[in-house]
This record gives sequence, structure tokens and C-alpha cells, in this order.
Amino acid sequence: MEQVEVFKALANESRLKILQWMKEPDKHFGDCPTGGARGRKVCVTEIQSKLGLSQSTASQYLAILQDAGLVVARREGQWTFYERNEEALKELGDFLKKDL
Amino acid sequence: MEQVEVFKALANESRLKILQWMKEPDKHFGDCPTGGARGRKVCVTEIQSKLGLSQSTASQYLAILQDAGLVVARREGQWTFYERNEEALKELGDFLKKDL
DNA sequence: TTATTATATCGTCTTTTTCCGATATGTCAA
DNA sequence: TTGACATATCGGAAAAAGACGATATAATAA
Repeated sequence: MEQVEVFKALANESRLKILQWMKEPDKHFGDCPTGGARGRKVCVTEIQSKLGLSQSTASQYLAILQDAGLVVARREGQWTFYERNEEALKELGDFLKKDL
Repeated sequence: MEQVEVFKALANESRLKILQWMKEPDKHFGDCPTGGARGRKVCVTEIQSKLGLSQSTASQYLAILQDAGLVVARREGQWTFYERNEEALKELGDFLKKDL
């Protein structure tokens, strides 16, 4: 992924918030819709609800974050859970330090 | 400066290049137009020429980087020299590591 | 099978960004 | 003071991003 695409994904208040919320899902979201332990995964509806934007926009924003490599998606039954890709975030930090 | 504004400034290929060139001006630009030692400063015309975009666009991009706090400007005779604000770049790295 | 819930995608409209040429301002040299 | 550079700003056209509702697809539950 080109670094500029990563920055484009981050150049939006809502998408920054999503990434920050995903850092500590228990702190920002209620019970996991599956009932089980949440881990760090969050589903689209949870994000949509907290964002206060439409379902389609939430879904698109998550797709943008995914295309940038910043999150990964995993289908689990009727839900798609997203979680942060810590590796990509670390790489961004490295790019910042070394190349920028 | 809000972090999202910094990311917006970085969400552009040309502006990323400018910051990267400014890291080592001697490597990317010719002699300093003042004749003296360059340090890390670069003037608008040098950037415009290397970017291959219009003078107005180069000037605007530098203003955007400046508004984001990523570079500082210093007038020197008929030239405006820009250079990186390493402190701001360090702060961005800190934000990335701590808050994102 | 049908209904319900979750998510993705499509088409559209609005807003922002990109990038330009023209022009204004600032500085120096003749 | 006029001319030549260097830079900044203005106004606009084109492209991209933001955001929505409608609809399509997927999975589950009745």
C-alpha cells in the first residue's frame, strides 16, 4: 500500500475515531453482539451507531480503512468484524520515522 | 493543530515528496539561490521546478504544509525559504504511537 | 420458505480538493 | 522609478471525497 493512500484514509475525523475506538472496544462499545468475548473486534452496526452516520457510510469507511491495510475484516456468521492491523500501524510509524 | 488536518496535508503525493526532499536539500536541489550555504532551507521556485506543477500550486502546497505546522517559512530578501519543522513531525510520530 | 438482521454496493448529490492562469505584492538592481 | 524576479492570492474548472437512500447479498431464525 502506498503511504499516501494510508494518509488519505487517516485524513478524516470519523475514520480516525474508528481506529481510536478499536484500540479499546470494551471502553467504547457495549456487549459483543455474539454474546461471547469481544477481543478487539467490532462489527459495522456498532461503529455505525456510535459514528452517527448512515449504515452505508460506515460500511464504506471501513472498506477504505481496509483498503489502506489499517484494519482487517473477518466474517463471523451474520456479522463482519473489523479489527485494527497493528502491524500496518507500526509500519506507518516506521515510515514516519525513517522516510518522512 | 488538529491531527486530522496534519493527515490531510500529508494525503497528497506532491506534498509528501516536498517533505521528503526537504530532508536532504543538497541531494535533491542545486545550489542555493542566495549563493551561500543552504542548510535545510528550500525556496518556492526550487520546489515548483522539481514538482513540475505551476508556481501557484507550489506556493499553495507549501502554505498547506505550513498551516499544518509541518514546515516553517522565513523570508530572506526576495525569497521565501521553507524548511521542515522537525518538532511537528516528532509530535506526529508521538500521536501515532500513543493515541492511534 | 419467508422474515429478519447485518453488511455491501450502487446511483446520486453536495462539498472539498486539485490545479491552473491571471494578477497582485514584495524585493532588489539598474 | 522602472524592470525583472520571487512569491502570494484570487477565481474558476475538473476531479475526488463525503454522505445519503435505495437496493442487493448473506446469514440466521421461525
